[in-house]
Amino acid sequence: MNSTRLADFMPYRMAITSNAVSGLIAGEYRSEFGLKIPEWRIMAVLGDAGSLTQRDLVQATLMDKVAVNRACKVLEERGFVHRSPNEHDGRSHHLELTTSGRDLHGKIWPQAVETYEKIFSAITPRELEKLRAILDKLLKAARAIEGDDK
Amino acid sequence: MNSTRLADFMPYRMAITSNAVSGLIAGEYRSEFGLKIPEWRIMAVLGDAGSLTQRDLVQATLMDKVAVNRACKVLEERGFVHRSPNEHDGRSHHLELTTSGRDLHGKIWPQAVETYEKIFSAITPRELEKLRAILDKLLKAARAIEGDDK
DNA sequence: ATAAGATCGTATCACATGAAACCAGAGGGG
DNA sequence: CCCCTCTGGTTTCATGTGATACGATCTTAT
Repeated sequence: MNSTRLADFMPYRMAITSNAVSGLIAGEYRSEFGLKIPEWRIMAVLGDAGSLTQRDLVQATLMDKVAVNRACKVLEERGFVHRSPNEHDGRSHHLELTTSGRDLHGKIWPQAVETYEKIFSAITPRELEKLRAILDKLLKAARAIEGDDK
Repeated sequence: MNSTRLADFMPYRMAITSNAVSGLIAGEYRSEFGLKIPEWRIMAVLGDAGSLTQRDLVQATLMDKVAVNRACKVLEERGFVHRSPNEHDGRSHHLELTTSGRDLHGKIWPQAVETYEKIFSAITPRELEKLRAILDKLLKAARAIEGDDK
């Protein structure tokens, strides 16, 4: 019998930890602002990048285009983003934060960062850098393998 | 404007990487054995621990009890696990791998480990240890905060 | 100019998932 | 012994999500 336990299996630990961290942040802004993860991501990107089309958002967030569409729709209904026609392409629109959207973004992002810092204060800056480097390598490796058999 | 980009946000990176790794492993045994993640986890734990009740499985896997129940049901239907009455408690049953279940487990787990090793060969043993330690700290920190405001 | 094909966004469907209701049995008092 | 509560397991329901199909528009080749 293989001695490796599920609880010690690295991918499993990564998943658990990642979920705990994301869940914590997600929980805060869900309860406080009523935003779900996809919506929050859109807000984050729009607040950072200015005016984008849905297509751009798909690329930026790595989310499904359906998810992007839905998130944009509710954000629009709630008055956080504004759609304006795209003069260069009749199919798509430009999306950007409204004043109230920008306002929300101004509160929400620092809040996420604050929670993040609370958690990550458990490790040293050196460790943080190490973590970043390691995750980078793993991601590259995973993508490389994925690419192989396709 | 806050200069931190979503793509650089650590929790985001963790999620992306973790998904890439898990997804890769999940993809393999889904296409090869037709097992979904919850089912695979149950197999892994049962193969490791022997005979357990659903309640034990919930505790061991941290999965929802509904998810556990569903996974057990399909595994039973496919003949990989066997239910026997629990003499000490008429409500629950003992679950254990059948011969064919044990057989499958014998193939599936090494396969997962192999894929895991392929990915994690991208980092050194020292880095792996470092990663384990860092994740541990983060998980503890997250859990501590979670516990606070509840 | 027109037809063919690609692309963006939207709607529809089928399935996965979690919450809550539910049932049967266990565990204690009284 | 009976009642009340608790708990393991199952079912149901409401919601979320991705794959797919679709319509409109853009692009390209003829």
